[in-house]
Amino acid sequence: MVGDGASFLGKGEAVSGGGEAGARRVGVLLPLPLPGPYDYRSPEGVVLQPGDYVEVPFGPRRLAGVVWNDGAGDLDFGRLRSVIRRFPVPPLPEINRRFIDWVANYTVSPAGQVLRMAISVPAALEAPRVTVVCRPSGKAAPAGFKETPARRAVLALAAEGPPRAAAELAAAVGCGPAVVRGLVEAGVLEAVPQSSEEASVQPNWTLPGPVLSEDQQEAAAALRAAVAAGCYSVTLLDGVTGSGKTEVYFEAIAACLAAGRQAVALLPEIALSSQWLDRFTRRFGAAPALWHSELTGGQRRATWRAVAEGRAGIVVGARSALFLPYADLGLVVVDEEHDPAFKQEEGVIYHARDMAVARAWLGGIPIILASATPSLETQVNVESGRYQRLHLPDRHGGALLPEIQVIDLRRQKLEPRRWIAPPLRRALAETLEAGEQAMVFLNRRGYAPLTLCRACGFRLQCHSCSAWLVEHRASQRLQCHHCGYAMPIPDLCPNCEKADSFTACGPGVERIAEEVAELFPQARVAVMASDTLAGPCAIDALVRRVTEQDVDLLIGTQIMAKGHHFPMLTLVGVVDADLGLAGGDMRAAERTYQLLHQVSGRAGRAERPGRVLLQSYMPEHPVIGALASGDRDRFLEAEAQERQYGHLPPFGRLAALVVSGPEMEAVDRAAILLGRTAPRSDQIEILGPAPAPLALLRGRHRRRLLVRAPRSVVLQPVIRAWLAATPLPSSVRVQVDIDPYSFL
DNA sequence: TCCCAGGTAGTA
DNA sequence: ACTACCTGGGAA
Repeated sequence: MVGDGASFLGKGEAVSGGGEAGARRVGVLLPLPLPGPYDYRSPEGVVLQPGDYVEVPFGPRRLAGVVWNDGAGDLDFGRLRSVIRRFPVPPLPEINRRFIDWVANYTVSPAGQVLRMAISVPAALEAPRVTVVCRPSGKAAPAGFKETPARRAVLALAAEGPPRAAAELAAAVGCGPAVVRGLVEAGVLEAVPQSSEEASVQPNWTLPGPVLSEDQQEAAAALRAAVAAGCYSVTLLDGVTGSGKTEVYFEAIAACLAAGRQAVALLPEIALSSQWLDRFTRRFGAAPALWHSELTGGQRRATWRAVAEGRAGIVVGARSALFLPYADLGLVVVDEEHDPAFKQEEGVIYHARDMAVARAWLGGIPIILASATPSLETQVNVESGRYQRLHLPDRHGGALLPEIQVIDLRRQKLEPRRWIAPPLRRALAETLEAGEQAMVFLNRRGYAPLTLCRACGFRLQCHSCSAWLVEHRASQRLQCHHCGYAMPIPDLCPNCEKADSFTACGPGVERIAEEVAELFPQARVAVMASDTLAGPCAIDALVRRVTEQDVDLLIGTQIMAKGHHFPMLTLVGVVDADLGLAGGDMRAAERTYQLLHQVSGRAGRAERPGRVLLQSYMPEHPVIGALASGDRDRFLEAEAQERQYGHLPPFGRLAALVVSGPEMEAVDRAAILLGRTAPRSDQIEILGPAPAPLALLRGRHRRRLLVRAPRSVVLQPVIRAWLAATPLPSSVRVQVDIDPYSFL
C-alpha cells in the first residue's frame, strides 16, 4: 500500500506519508454479478470497516456497496477510484456477510448477486428524514408571558396528542405558525428532532399467551429451552393441521424477544394472510415488521432500516426476509417447511429452508421448522439425529382429524362433461342441508386446461412456452400460465379456419364452479384462485366472507389450501386427487401428499367433525392409500426407500445446469458442448443434455444437464471448474440449480 | 460514406 | 446491471 503511494503521489495528489492518515485500500462488494469485490480507496481521513455501506463510482454511475475486505490488491493503488461516502446506517454485521458468502458459494452464484438480495432497498441507506416536532417542555411560563386564546389552544392540543410539527399544530388549531413559534421561543413548548420512522408500537412478549394444551406446553417449553441455550439447533415442530403449531412457536419468539434478540418467521408467500397476522397481533399486542413482494417502497424502507438498527424485534416475511441485515438475529422459524414456495427459481436459485438452516448454523442460533407434512429431507435429518423433533399428535381444542374416503372413479363413472361423482354430489348436498360449508378443491386455474378444434384437432398453444393456452371464461381469454401471454378466444380455428369449432377439454376451477352452480342453484358459491383474487386484500375479503358464513360452497386451487381456519367448513371434496402424480417426477408423490393433506386439513377444524372425499382413478397408489389411512410415516419411509435406490436427494447430491437462449440451435450446441466438457469421474454422473421440463419458456429454449453424486462429493467446486473451463457464447445462459426441486 | 442497430466488454 | 464502444449492414 505504502509502495503504491508513489504512483498516486506522482499524479500530484496530496497524501501525507502515504499511510495512516491517508487513503487506504478497501474491497467493496457491489450488488452486481461480478466475480468478487472491487478495490477502492477510502476518502481522506475516513476509516472504513468491513460491513460499512458505501457509495462508490462505477463507470459513469454511482452505486451502493458494502466494504467486504481489505482489498485484493491486484490493481495499482494509483488507479483506484475513491469511495464517495459512507452511508449513515449501522454496518452489515460479520455473520450476515459470512452468510452472503456462504450462499454465494453454495448456490454457485457471484456474491454480489446475493448481496443484491440483502440491499434491495437503496433508499433505506440514506439518513431518515428528520422532522422537528413540538411537545410541552414542562417548564413554567417565563415572566411576562401572555396567555392568548390561540396560545391556550395550541398548548392544550400539544398536551394531549403525540408530538407534532409546528405547522401541523397551527393548522389543527387554526392559527398562524408564528403562534407556535412564539411558544417555543418562550420555552413552554420544546422543538425536538424526530426521525420519520420513530419507534412504532413494538410486539410485547410480556403479554400472557393463550391457554395451551399439555402437548403444546411441553413443545413450547422445549423450544424456549432451545432459545435460552442460544446455540445452533434445528427442531422440527411436527403437528397435525389444526394442532396449534403457530401458538407453540410464538412462545419461542417471545423467549427470543425476552432475551433481547431479533426473530424472523418465514412463511410461504401465500400464507402471509391476515388470519396469521391477527393471531400474531392477539399474542403480542402489535403487528410484526413485514417483508414480502407486495410491500410499497416506503414500507420496505421502514422494515429494512428497523431491522438494521435492531428496532424491529420480529420480522415476518417470505423467503427473501432471510437476507435482511439483522442487527442481532436470535431465532429463525420456517413455517410450512415443506412448501415448494420456499424454492426460489430465478436469479440466485436457492431453497429458503435450507439457507435458513445454514443461517442458523453460521449465527449459532436455534431454528424451528414447522409442518404437518415434513419434507423428506427434514424427516431424514430427524431420523439421523441431526434435527430434534417435537410432536403434536392431536388437534387443538379436541377437534378430530377429518375422515378421509376415496371415491374410485373407475367404478363411480362420471357423466360426460361432469367432474363431480355422485358420492361427492350427495355429500355436498348433505353438508349444505346441515347448514355447514364445503370446499371443492382442484389445483387448476381457469375453465379448461386445453382447448382444441373439434374439426381438425388443432390445440391452442403458447408461442413462447411449451404449454397449452388455458381458457378463462371470467376474462373471456386464453392465457399462458407460464409467461402471462393472453389472447381473446379466436372466432376461427387458426389451422383449418372453421368457425365455432373449439371445445374445452378437462376441468379447471371455473368449470367446476359452473357444474356446482347447476347442481346447487340455491348455494352461494365463491371461486378462490390466484387470478380471480387480485392481491392479499381480495383474499382476506373472501376469507372473511367464508368465516362469516356468507359463502356455502368454496371452489378453489391451492391458494386456499394454506393456513386458513374456517370453523364451519366440514367437507372437502378433491376433484382430481391424481393430478400431479402423472409425469415421473420423483417428488410428485411427496408434493401431492403434502398438498392433499393440507387441503384435507381445512375440514372440521372446530367442534363439527370433518370429512374428505378424494376422487381418484388409482386408489391403490401409495399417496392415495397414505392419505386414506393417515399413515404418513409409512408413506414417507417408502418414499425414502425409493430415493435411496435412485441415489437421489437427500441420499445423494443432485444439481441441474439449465442452458437457455432464444435460438434453439445455439442452446443445443452449448448444451452438447457442456456435456462433452463435463467432469469425468467414477463418482460423478452426468445425465443429459435433455430438454428441460419446460423446453420453451418465455421465448427461451431450455436444455438441462443433471449432475448426480454421492453425498460425500461436494459438487460446487466441480461445477465451478467445469463452467470456467467451458466458454459459451453470450447468447446462451447457464443457470446452476443446486438441489433442484423437480427432477424427472 | 455515414448512420443506426445490435452485440460485447468493462466497470476498481 | 448499465453503459460506452465497436462492428457491420443498409441507405444516401
